[in-house]
Amino acid sequence: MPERINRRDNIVDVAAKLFVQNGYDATSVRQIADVVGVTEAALYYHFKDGKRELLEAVIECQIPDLLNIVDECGSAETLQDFIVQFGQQMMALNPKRVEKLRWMVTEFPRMTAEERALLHHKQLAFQNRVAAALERFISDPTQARTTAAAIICLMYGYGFLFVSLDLQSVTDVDKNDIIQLLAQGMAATR
Amino acid sequence: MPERINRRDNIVDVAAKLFVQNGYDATSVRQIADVVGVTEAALYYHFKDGKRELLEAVIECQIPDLLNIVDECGSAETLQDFIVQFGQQMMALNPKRVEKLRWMVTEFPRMTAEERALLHHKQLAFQNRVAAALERFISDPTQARTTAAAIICLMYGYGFLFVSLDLQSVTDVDKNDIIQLLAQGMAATR
DNA sequence: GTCTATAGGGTGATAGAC
DNA sequence: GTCTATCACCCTATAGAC
Repeated sequence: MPERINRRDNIVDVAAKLFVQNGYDATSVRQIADVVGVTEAALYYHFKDGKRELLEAVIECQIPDLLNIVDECGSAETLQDFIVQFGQQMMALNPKRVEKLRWMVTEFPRMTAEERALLHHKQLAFQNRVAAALERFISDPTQARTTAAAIICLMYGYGFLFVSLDLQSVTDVDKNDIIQLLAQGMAATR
Repeated sequence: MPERINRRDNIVDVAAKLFVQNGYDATSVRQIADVVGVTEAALYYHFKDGKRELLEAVIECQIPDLLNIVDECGSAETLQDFIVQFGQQMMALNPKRVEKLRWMVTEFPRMTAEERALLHHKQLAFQNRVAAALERFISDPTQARTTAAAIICLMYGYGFLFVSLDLQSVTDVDKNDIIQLLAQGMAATR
């Protein structure tokens, strides 16, 4: 195996950055090659199926993995505490992560069935992990799953509306207040 | 004024459909002209500034107006009832509406400052209307605003995750359960 | 592995006739 | 208002030399 396996990863990294920043259609193979510092022909050597294969590679490495966020909330001793910690972790997500999520939404219609399945699988795993963590506080598994879904929806909705659409720059609603409200509410239905 | 003011609207309608379906970059002026049934030159007569002006027109008419949803919940007599009704209205939104929202997220980075301001203005108006409706049940205005933001985030998050990303096809979490849970929780913090 | 060169086609946009 | 004709440019992709 060649010493420069890095070149392929290098290309994917650059492509990912440009795809997320400008969109798949607005990014040309030429542009990617220029940033990488090679010619288009070299790029087609690494990705025989061209731009589409490049997109596949980017999609696979761009699907966000949030599982570790759940683990960071292990110290919580009450449901309310857990939701506050979890919510703060989610809302403190690296802006890059939010960008990735936004991009997954924009490119979803272009994905193949397998790519969609991969995305669904990762998202379900995340949801299940959150539900499992909630079972420390919520005995009914179905209710734990519903609660997990509700929390995740709220967090993602906040990300899309307030971060991706930058609503946070024009409203005075405090994100910590939203988390507190949710935590109190979910804890109160127990 | 000419009898065919319709032609301009006609073009915007077609452009909107294609932009939402395939994205701005993946839609060519030629394609729009073909569907409308005119030539590109005719199109440039109506939109002197070309494709970008077309996008402006589409953005303006595509920003969703959800204000009437709030009015439909006037019969609710408790906070819990209101949230259930509101949530069901939101989740029953025409799939076309969800598509529009998805599209706004995808094209946001391409928007000018004025276009973003227009979007923010409409979204804030919606949020304020919901908060105002909530003041029937929540006396503290700040808490009403926070509650409104939380509900809206959850609904939008559901739309993006479960509808736009089609997570609803692979999970058994019931959307009515989510609404019920939220309604109980928000009502319990009173 | 990377290059040069080029094919073949789509793109946004405009000039000028009707 | 709408057309035909045309422009200059950019795109994806490939062949073949090094």
